[in-house]
Amino acid sequence: MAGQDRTRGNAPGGRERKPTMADVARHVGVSRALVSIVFRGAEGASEATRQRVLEGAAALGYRRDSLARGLRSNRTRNLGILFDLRRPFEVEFVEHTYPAVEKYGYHLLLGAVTPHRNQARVVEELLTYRCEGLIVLGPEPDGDRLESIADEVPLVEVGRGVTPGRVDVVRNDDALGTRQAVDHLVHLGHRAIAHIDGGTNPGARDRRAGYREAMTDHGLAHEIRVVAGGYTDEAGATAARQLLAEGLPTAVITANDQAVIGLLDVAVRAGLRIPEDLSVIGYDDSRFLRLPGIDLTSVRQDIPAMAELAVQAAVERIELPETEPRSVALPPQLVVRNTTKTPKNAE
Amino acid sequence: MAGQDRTRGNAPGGRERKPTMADVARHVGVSRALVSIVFRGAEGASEATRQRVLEGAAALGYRRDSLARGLRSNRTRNLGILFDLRRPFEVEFVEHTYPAVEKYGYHLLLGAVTPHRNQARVVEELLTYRCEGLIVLGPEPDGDRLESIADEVPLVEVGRGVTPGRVDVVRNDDALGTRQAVDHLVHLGHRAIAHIDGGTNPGARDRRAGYREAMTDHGLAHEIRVVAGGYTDEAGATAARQLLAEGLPTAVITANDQAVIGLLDVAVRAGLRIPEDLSVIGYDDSRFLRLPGIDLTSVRQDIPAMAELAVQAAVERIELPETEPRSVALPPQLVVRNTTKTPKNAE
DNA sequence: TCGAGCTACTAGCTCGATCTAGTTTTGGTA
DNA sequence: TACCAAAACTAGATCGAGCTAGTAGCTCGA
Repeated sequence: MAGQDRTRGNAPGGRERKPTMADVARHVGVSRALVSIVFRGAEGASEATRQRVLEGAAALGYRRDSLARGLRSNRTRNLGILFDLRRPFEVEFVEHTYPAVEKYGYHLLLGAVTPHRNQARVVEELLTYRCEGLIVLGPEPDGDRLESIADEVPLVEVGRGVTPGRVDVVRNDDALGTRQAVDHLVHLGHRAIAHIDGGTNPGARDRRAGYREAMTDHGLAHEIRVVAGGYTDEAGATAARQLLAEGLPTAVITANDQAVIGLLDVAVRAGLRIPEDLSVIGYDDSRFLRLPGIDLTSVRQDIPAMAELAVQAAVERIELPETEPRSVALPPQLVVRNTTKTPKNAE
Repeated sequence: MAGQDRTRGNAPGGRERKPTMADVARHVGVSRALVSIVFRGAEGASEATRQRVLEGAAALGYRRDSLARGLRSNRTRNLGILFDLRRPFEVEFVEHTYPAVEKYGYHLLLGAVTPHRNQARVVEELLTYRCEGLIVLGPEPDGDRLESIADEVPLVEVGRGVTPGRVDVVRNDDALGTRQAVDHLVHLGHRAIAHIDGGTNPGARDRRAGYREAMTDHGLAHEIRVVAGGYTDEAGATAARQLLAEGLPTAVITANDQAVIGLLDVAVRAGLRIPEDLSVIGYDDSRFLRLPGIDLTSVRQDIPAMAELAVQAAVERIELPETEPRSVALPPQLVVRNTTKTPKNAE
């Protein structure tokens, strides 16, 4: 028995060579093709053989090779998602993307944008893994041209649309969000309502516009006050310092929750009480963002619904390339907690 | 010229079939093998041809197929990392893992553990992508047996070692961390120092032990007070309520920063001032965790160094399977800010 | 007894890049 | 000019699973 020598290349790390379908087939006594049939769940195998194959595979510790599979079938069923690990909103979005992706029988590949890996770089990486579709959270408009990518693979932009053409866009109605915030504050009796904006961040332009329009509609055009901000606590802090220096409003709407941290940091150190001295409304209602002693009033985006829509759009575009891309904007909802209150000066 | 019909299978999503090395070779007028040589950076191609090939590839929009590559070479150079998207420490760790991984010429595949995807599931997924090594942040000890995985692929556990045998472990010296915290507080004059522990979370046992030992060494064995906690703000809040009900210490050391949020939440609502009424020390010094009006004293782990060591261990075990696994514990460092102060009752 | 119509199964080409074992070209030297 | 080694390049097998086209064996009806 000149033992069939299995001592092959055995690349680094290959402890014992992984078993293949051929190994399973030999072990069970059937053809390779049949093993393939069983693992694909295709028809053409009797129930008895199916069981024997599965048992044999389990005994050998066989695992289907996704590389070979993807190569031959020319499908990976991979969906890539680009996001920033530091943004609570995006992280929450990613978590809710998993169930949607599974529902359609795809796999989710995470592409993390970090200070050292920009969007273009991450896209390139995900395409190397042959993702069949990409979901981009908070796409960056300048420089990184996603247009050329959209030719290669279906693209879904979340938060805002930056790429003209064949791209799906899933976002929330940002203008409506800040409008709700203004409505609520005006209803409480506020007039001096400032907005710490989000600069060029995703959704920020519309949030700014919604604020402006709502103020105007309430006859408070002369009270409009937009302070340059951003989506970080530093930006919120800087804007807060500016407000303190130039004179406080009775209420502030920030462009996102993260900026609230900086705002509160400055406010607390300045001896202000929230909401007695200042009402505050954030945006995103981040679940992971807890502020000690404070329950933040914030505008909530329907993340699970958005995730589902984004995946659905990508899958649809993958499987029916001819259909037209859509753009949807879900209505957000103001969640009132206790950082908003009738202002002191109101009688 | 019966136009060579390129209208192949064109799976769903395949807009225009992706160009292959054969296409590039034909376009440039060389053999497939040579194109391969150029893209691998192997020697055996003249500088002139190398340029022509690269230009031709760029013109066609050619991208190397990682599936075919991995299949044939039996190497993917993928490293998988398991982590929890919600844990700031682990997220920060992941960010620092990228540069290390690149340095060794590998790719990082993120495996996110979420409430709906447990560790075992994520491991399975990463192995499907043929990761050659796995880095597990905060490995779960019970149930999910990683032992069997360690036979298939090199395993590095970060935070604590839970799997006996051929596994590398990279962690910080947790006992030393809480010891430093106790030392600092005792030095300030505290005696009634409580510890809100981390339950069964990674590192929590050693942090608890370090606290106990340090207290004993300072002759404060009778002051030892460990309250059941966890790594979440809820756990911190619950423990804080218990402390309030049973009588406050003058200082509290939590098992991680996240728990501090809950602790402060309860403390602030109870009208306590920090650090005047209560000194607080956290663990991890999370960069992304900012508390308004508060600069938290915390124990910092050297994340970049740990990430580098983890990757190095994985790569070493992949490329030199025979070397013995190691276990290292880096010294943490207490970062003193302003949540600690001499207690009021001290003269 | 034949063959039609099944089900259960198999042979062997294929996906795209890698890699071994060659072959041709080049350039330098006797 | 002849020769040789090195450099530049190529043919073709190969990785593991998927898939098409086909065969073997069975049942059933006429």
